[in-house]
Amino acid sequence: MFVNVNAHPGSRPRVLGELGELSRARAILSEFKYDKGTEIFGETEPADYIYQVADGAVRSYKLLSDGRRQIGAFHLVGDIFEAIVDTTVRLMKRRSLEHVAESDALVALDLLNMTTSNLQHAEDHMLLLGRKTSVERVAAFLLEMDRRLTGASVMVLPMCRRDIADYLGLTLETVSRALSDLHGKGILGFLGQTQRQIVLLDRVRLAELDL
Amino acid sequence: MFVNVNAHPGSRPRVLGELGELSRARAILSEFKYDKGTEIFGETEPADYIYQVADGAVRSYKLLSDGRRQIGAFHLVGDIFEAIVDTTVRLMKRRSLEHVAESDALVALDLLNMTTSNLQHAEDHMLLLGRKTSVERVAAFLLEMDRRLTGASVMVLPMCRRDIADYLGLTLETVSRALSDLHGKGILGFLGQTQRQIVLLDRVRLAELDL
DNA sequence: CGGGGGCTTGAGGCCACTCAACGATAGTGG
DNA sequence: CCACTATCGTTGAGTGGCCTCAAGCCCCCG
Repeated sequence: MFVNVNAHPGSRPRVLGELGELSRARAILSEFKYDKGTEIFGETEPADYIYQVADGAVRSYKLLSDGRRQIGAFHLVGDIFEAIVDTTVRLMKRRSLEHVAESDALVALDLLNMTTSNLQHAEDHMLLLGRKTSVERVAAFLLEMDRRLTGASVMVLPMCRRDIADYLGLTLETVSRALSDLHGKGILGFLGQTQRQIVLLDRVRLAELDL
Repeated sequence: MFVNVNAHPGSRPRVLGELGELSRARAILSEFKYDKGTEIFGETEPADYIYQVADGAVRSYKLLSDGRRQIGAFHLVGDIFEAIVDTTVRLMKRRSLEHVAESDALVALDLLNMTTSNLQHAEDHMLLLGRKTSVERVAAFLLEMDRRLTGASVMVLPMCRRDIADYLGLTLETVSRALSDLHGKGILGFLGQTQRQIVLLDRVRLAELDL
């Protein structure tokens, strides 16, 4: 579902996104499975591989020296690449993909389209982080997840409140309060008490919060 | 100095960055000059051209419906492309560049590298927007500008406080206070009263604020 | 049943925002 | 050359939204 690429701290191309069929056919090497919470690689490691998540979900993030964390995407790049639920990835040698890209413009365009849509997402996310209120952020998050979890009527979030908070630039308490707020307004419902399962009762009003 | 590309609201590739010599040689068409504050294009326009800033500086931003603004970069993409000082750009047909990229992998790699470094920047900026305090943001901003303005001893900022604020996800008052704060601590000095001209007196302590 | 992790909820505090006044600068036209 | 004005920037006072700290609930798993 997600793709990711790593790189040396100072090295050049980093990508992530959905690989086109073309690229996939040529360069996939093998599959690996990582358990929930496994760190796939950190920024300091050699990082010679490109990962494509075949199953599961990943997050990637940056850290400040005092521990503050910002998740850039629930699929992302260059930072740290970590499984948040049991996850299977396909991977291939970075160099080999680059080599292919040098000779094949279509593969290169594939990579370009990947980074391009990631950049697109990053821009939207910067707007969210820089200018939206807590409820607006949570609403945008729910809509994004709803879009990507292929809309079963019940949304089962793969990540915990802390992850959501670090994605949205909030604290987990504020995320929780915002969800309660939306719940109280009848915009969403919870299933069970664990509250990882969320039902969007009123997508219209939710979308109105996403400016 | 900067490059930018636009696109239809929902269309795919958007890029920006420094074009390699190779691409430049083939696809540049002509130069245009835009006065300060000119909107080069908005997100809704057809957008058939790729721009490269030859001289001057640009900003690009996104807006919320109520007017809140987030500047994604002081060179950037897909959003709105606007001159903040008198600016000269080179431009070329978008389609023609894409066409070249289809047949020439090196051009495509050029584009890939451009978007890749933009994505890099966006990730760092998300960390700033999500997790840094006002003084940390301003410190990071000054260091970034210092790096890019090819370090004359006096830094002349091309953008106003409001632009800085919208870049850093703050208000202009908070930016001003943070600058005064750094001034009071002897980390930076002002030239003249206009205070667009800034002298970094103590880069070491400034860098300590950039975690 | 005890313990721990994830989540919610409450009380209080702080940082950045809002609103407002003022100073400085640059551009304009008399 | 000097008002006049608009824009930009600084500074202050007060507010508010989100964070911090803390308690308590629910559920899973031993």
